Amino acid sequence: MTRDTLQNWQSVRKEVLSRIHSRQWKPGELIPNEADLAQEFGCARSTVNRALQNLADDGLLDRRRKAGTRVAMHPVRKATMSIPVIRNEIIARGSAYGYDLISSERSTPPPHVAALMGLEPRTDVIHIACLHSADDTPYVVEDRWISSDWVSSDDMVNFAHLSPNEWLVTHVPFTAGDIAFSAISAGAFEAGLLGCELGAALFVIDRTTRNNERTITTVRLIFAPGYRIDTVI
Amino acid sequence: MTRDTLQNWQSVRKEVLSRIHSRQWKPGELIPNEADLAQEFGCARSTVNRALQNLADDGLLDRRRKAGTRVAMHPVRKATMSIPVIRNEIIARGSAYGYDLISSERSTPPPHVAALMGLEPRTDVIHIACLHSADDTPYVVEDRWISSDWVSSDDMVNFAHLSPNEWLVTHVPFTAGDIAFSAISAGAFEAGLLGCELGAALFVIDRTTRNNERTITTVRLIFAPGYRIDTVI
DNA sequence: GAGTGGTCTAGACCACTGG
DNA sequence: CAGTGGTCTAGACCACTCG
Repeated sequence: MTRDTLQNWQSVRKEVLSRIHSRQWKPGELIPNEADLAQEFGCARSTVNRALQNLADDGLLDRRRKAGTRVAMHPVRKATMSIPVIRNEIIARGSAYGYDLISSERSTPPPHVAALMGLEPRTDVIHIACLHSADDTPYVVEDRWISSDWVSSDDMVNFAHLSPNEWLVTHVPFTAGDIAFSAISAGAFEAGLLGCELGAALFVIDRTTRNNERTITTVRLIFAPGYRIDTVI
Repeated sequence: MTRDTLQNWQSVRKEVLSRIHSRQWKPGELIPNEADLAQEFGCARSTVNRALQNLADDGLLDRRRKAGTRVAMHPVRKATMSIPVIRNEIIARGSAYGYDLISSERSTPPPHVAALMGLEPRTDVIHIACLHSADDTPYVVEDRWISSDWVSSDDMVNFAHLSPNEWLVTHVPFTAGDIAFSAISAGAFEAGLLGCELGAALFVIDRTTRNNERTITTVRLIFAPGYRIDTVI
């Protein structure tokens, strides 16, 4: 029998993927060019192009003009995780969402925060601490600094009932950001708010977001013990 | 003056992005359809399509047939991080890489590992513990279980000088996997190997990889105190 | 210089789904 | 049902880069 024609880019992708997994095309090996594959599969070159580009995006192929397409040596798989609004994350778990404002003030940030935000010394910013809970159990502490440029005094009032997390997402657009994951031991501040023991291991996310090079906000999210992020590769 | 024509999908993407960031198109708002945008930008519809699909992939647009394209309410930004071989991660930091095999045996895994790997009870698997170090300082403990199907007895010998992390990447192709990030307190095992205090907060990565539904390996990476993952959104 | 991937175009048909 | 995005095609030109 002759090969069925592959008529869409997903099926071309699947076929190429299976040749990689079966080691018919081994890591580092040059695969046929787009025109040849198009002829073999009985489709247009652009269809093959779409499939191969998709696989290259996923890190399974290395492509270069003139050099051709090769199977990646070390399939650099990338884990991608979405960054949801905390309220939605809690609701998605099937829990009731709760929010408490701990403190809210305008003040001069400590040096490491000022540096992180690229502020000149002695610039006032807004500092907010709050607690998100799931079914009345502490879930995560939000410790946030916001540049004054992006929030009016009126907005400050809102934070009594609406978390800055949520307010910022819907009111201030951002263009870029850094994010870091780490682990810390609970100090008195965290232990008190999260209701855990001093020294407990806590998962932490630090995030800084900017709008065209100007820092909007930097936040540290300190999760209750046992928190984990799950994703797929 | 009249608008310049936007001739490639990247410039269309940029223009659309700037309209989102400038709030000319607000979250939740319906934007013009592809045909209209193509006319406005002076390019083919497929060029607009490519740009909008790319933005939708990044979570900035929601697109549905017939319903049209809307600016995403909560720009679900995704953090993507590549998963390097540990040796390369350490070398990339400019440190000298060191490797020590702690233990290597064939045994019946504890129930939670068997469940994770989808094994029947009492199936023997390979269990390996080893330590990766940077400039002779402990960096991460690798605690790994490997299904016997994928590794011969000869291979076992290799692990004295080559980490299973590295060996697997280059010898066993995988098709899918789960990954999880969390924080734990150092127990005696971890504290001893990493040279840290009992109870120290440690960053942990759990990863399970499969080849066509069959589990290859599951590993827990326990990093020395202070470790953090940095990435960009 | 020449071979490869990257992209654009115009036109077409289809799949999905809202009203 | 009709409007929208999803995709395919054939052909074309270009950008890059290896040899």
